[in-house]
Amino acid sequence: MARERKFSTDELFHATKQLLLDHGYEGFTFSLLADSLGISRGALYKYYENKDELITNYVFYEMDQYLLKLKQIDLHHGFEAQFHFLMNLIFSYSDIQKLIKISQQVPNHQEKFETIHEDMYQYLQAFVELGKQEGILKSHLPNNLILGYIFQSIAIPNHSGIPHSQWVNSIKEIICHGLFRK
Amino acid sequence: MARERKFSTDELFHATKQLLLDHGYEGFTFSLLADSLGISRGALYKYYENKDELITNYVFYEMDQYLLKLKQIDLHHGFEAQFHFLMNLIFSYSDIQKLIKISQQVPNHQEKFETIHEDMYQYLQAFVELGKQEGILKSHLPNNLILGYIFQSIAIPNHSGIPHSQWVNSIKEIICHGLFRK
DNA sequence: TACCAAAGTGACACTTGTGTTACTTTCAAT
DNA sequence: ATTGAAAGTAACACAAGTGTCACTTTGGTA
Repeated sequence: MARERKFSTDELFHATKQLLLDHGYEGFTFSLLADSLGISRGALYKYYENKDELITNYVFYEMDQYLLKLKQIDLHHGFEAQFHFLMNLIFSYSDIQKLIKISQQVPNHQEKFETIHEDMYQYLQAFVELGKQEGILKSHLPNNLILGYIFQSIAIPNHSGIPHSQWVNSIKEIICHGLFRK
Repeated sequence: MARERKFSTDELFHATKQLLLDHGYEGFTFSLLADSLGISRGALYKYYENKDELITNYVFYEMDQYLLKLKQIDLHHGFEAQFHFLMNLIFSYSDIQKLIKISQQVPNHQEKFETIHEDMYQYLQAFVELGKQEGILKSHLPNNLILGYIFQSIAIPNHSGIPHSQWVNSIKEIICHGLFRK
């Protein structure tokens, strides 16, 4: 081989994540990233042609990890159990949703990202169908609306500082049974 | 006076809106805006010190307009009527929510924006309280969660191209009564 | 231990955005 | 018609990001 690398891919991705979340797509630069890793900017070009390629690679990696976690939904039996697993997963990895939003600003890569997103939704069709078959989910609602609705719930701003577990439980309740009394 | 202006404030704000929605905060530049208005970049500095001041001014203007619309909620009597008015308003002016998100990236103006946002939520407290008093809304849910939940619903992505009215009606139903059958 | 390929550096030329300023243009009031 | 104040322009100096390349450093291998 040759000399040892000053930074691992893990460190690179971790710094990329922080900078993307803090500065957004346009605010993310190789200068910031190099500083954050304690290397020179030029070194980054040894591994990625430009920031778009890096971001694409990184977010694909994150989504792969996420998809792996998601597939553990099959370890749970019955819709109710799967639903609670999914909700906990979404709230545990809320950063991923933000990163996906940010990565959608990368030019000329919309197609790939849409594909992945569709894949994720595709994978969860079985989950929704199970809910409908078990007579738990309202069968006249479009599957993609149901999934979009569930995933969007992570983005509700908790300005009042309500404790996490109470917050999640309230949201679960509203998703299942609505804001209105019976 | 002096010579006639080449562009009205309305035109300026309209172009600002389009560019903000298309390019986001970091991607919005005076160069783009000047081109879009057919004037020189320097002219813009006659009216605003920099893009942050312009964006702040513009978004305040939009939020004022929005708040005026919002206050028409009092023309409707009973919670049910007010709820449907609010939902229709939110879905008619969905751009505003996006603009508010974008404007939150303006540095050193977080305080003001948070203030306005809180004002809006403050104004709608009466609406939520009415729903609770009428026994329609679940009284144990925090008011801010209810409002955040309602406003967030605009952001659910309609990738499948479901017709607008059907989309809105489905979301209303879920918000009120949840995804689950009774 | 000498080599060499990978890792890393830093400077260069380029592009784009910023804020300022001296200048020109326009038009309404005198 | 003159004029002056507001509107607009264009060029300047500056800052920050980009991509490249010749160069140096490093460490395992022959």
